[in-house]
Amino acid sequence: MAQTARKQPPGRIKIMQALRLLLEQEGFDAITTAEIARVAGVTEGLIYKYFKDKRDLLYQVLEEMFEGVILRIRTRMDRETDTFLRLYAFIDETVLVYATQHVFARIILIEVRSLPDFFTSRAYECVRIYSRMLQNVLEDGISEGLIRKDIDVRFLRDTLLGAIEHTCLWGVLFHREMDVQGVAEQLLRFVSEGIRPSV
Amino acid sequence: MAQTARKQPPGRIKIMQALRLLLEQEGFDAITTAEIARVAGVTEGLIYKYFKDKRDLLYQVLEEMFEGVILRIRTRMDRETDTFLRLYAFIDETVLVYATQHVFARIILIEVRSLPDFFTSRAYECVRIYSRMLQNVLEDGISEGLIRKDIDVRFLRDTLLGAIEHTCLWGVLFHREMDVQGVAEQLLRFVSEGIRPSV
Amino acid sequence: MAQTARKQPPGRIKIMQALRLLLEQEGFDAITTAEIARVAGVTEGLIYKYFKDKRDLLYQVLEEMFEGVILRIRTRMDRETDTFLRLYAFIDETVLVYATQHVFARIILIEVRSLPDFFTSRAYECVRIYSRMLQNVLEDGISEGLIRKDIDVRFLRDTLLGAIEHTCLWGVLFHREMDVQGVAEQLLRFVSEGIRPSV
Amino acid sequence: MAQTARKQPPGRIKIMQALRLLLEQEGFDAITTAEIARVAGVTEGLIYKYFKDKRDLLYQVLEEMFEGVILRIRTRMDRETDTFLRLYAFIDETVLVYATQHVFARIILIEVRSLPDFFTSRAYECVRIYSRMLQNVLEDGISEGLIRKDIDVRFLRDTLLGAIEHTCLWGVLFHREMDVQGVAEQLLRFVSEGIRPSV
DNA sequence: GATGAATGAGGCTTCATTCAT
DNA sequence: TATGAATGAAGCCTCATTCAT
Repeated sequence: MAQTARKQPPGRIKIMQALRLLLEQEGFDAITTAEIARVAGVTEGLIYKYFKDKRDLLYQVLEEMFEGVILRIRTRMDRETDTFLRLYAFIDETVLVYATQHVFARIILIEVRSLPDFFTSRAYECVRIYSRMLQNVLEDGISEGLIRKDIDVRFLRDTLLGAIEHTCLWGVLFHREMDVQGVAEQLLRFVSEGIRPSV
Repeated sequence: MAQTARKQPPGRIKIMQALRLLLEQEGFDAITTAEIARVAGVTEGLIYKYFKDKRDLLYQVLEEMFEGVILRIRTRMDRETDTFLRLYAFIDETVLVYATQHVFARIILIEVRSLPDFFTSRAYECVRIYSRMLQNVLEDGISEGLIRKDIDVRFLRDTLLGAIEHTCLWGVLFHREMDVQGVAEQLLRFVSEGIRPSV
Repeated sequence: MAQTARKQPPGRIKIMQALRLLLEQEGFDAITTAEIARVAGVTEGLIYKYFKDKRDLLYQVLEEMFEGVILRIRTRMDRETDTFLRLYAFIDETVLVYATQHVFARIILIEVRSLPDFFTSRAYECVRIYSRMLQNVLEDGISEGLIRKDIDVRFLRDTLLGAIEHTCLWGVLFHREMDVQGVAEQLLRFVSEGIRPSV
Repeated sequence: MAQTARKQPPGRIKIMQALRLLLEQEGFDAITTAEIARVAGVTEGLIYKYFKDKRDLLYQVLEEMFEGVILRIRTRMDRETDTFLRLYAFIDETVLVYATQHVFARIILIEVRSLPDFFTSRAYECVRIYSRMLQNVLEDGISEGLIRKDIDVRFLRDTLLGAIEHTCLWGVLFHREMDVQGVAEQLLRFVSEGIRPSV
């Protein structure tokens, strides 16, 4: 993540900005390299100086976005000490991100799923870091006795992530407004009532 | 709807069948006219004898599918007289269609949304007919006093359609199996408890 | 080989002729698809209607040439009954081909050697047929007692082919004139004196 | 030849070394300037500080190699005083060079032949010097009465060079091992028996 | 002496579409 | 009713080369 800070050539920055901009208007497939170059104000060839191919560019844009998302979530979680509040923070901030950053949401929830090399890209590392953050909270909850021990923590994590994504997908697909707080609270309640150890 | 009955030239039929077949394997964008012609066993040129362009072909295939769907739902509803059972029939049959006819579901829920001229196509007429069927039931419910009057019936209709689609979208996107009856019952309960006039 | 006779679309023919023409002036790598299309008087796209890619086009041109070459050699050989004369005919005609058909010679002796998929192409089949013709003569010679039995016939065949190619390569590379009869006689003498069974 | 001694900037040296290295693995056409710069550990731009273009770089690398070759041959010849032994030394050392220095051999025997400006490059000067060395020996032989006077010395020289190259080309093209001494002796015998004045 | 950013022409290939027969 | 030939615009990508700093 440190390399984001390094100084980058202007052309590279302009290209990534151009793609980000275009992704707000069309799907990745519909965007051409010529369009990217035109919007960036550079030549098409320059794209291939900085990126292996068009998909690599997408992954790097995605990675940059994801780093921001992770930072946001982490910052938000660090303000809480109580494990359940930290869990809520994770969910709420994630939903907020999906609700406000449509481009990011659409890419991560839809576009990359059909790109086979995504799972070997550096952007996918972010997915793993992100998912690890949730797992850590859940493990804390288990060791504190707040969450029942008889469920595999990774199953719990994946179910939770699935529920969040599921709930947000609709808004993402059709640009619907989402009641962020409502969704987050509902999710937490559902989850917490289902996973607390039975007294 | 009438033209389904009309006798159709064999080439036209083969082309539509070919597209239907291919849609089971790939998204519409990924299918080429060459592929369609090859699978249909005709030449590419013939496609343009019967269809304005590639999208027009999709719309006609979709229309045909949709006519079948509407027929199914109508038949099912006609077996019930009680308004709430008719409503349930509508929901249940729709979910069943989404669960079993993946191609139809994917096209109607996802693919056509990005095609600008869809909403002026004849296939879109089917959407309106379908949506009108639901509206009719709801209006019946209102006039029978089963459904509260203080909600706009079109708002009700759209919310309901949205809820159904929302619930099915996930399974469609990632080829997950769906618990049809469970989903339908849940939906009806949610809906009915939320919309019945307060006693 | 029969398919050469089938009627072919004019565009296809023009494209193959264009490549043949261009190969007389430049190496295959230096020839662009745009050039081919321009010379053929068709659009670039048409090339890919008839050929998988640029290399496939080369292989088909080569195949056609090779079929002519094989026919020539076969015809010439069929005029002789004596095995040694048939061997001489093979060598002499091959040298003659290399000496007169520069394009064919350069492709087969040089260009295709660096193309990895050549050996799985149909053009390579011609190489095998051609090489089989020589092997047959040699086997006849062995069974007639004219050629010693203690040398593996395939080794003999490959050595002989290597000698021919070796001897012709120079002329091919630098467009030198070749003393066809001299070369062929020299080769046959060398070969026959080395391979006749010692009395 | 003097510039070999001159002190050269490190970047220039690294670039030439890089190309030499890469030529061991691929043909000149297949090598990109980006590759050269990467292997040299410099930027692409620097190449154009020291070399007019990519071909100029090749010629300078070739020139340097050729100077080494000429030096080797000259040193070897200077050890002999007898004209025929000097001639043998020239042939033997040349064959040895072709057999051991594949890169040099491939460039000089094949690659440069298709580059039109080679014959006006300084590298071509080396060819002339090298060829002059042979001519000198032959002239010595003639004036000593060892070689018949009735053949034009330049024709003799070119035939001889052609024979050597011809004999080595095969090994160079297909990376075959060469029996250096055998080849050299054979060549000398063939030549000497053909060119000695008839007694 | 060297870098780093950027260019631009051109490469091969794909694909929906048209039209004469 | 159907074919078969051909188009042309556009797609992604490569590479030698230039120039300000």
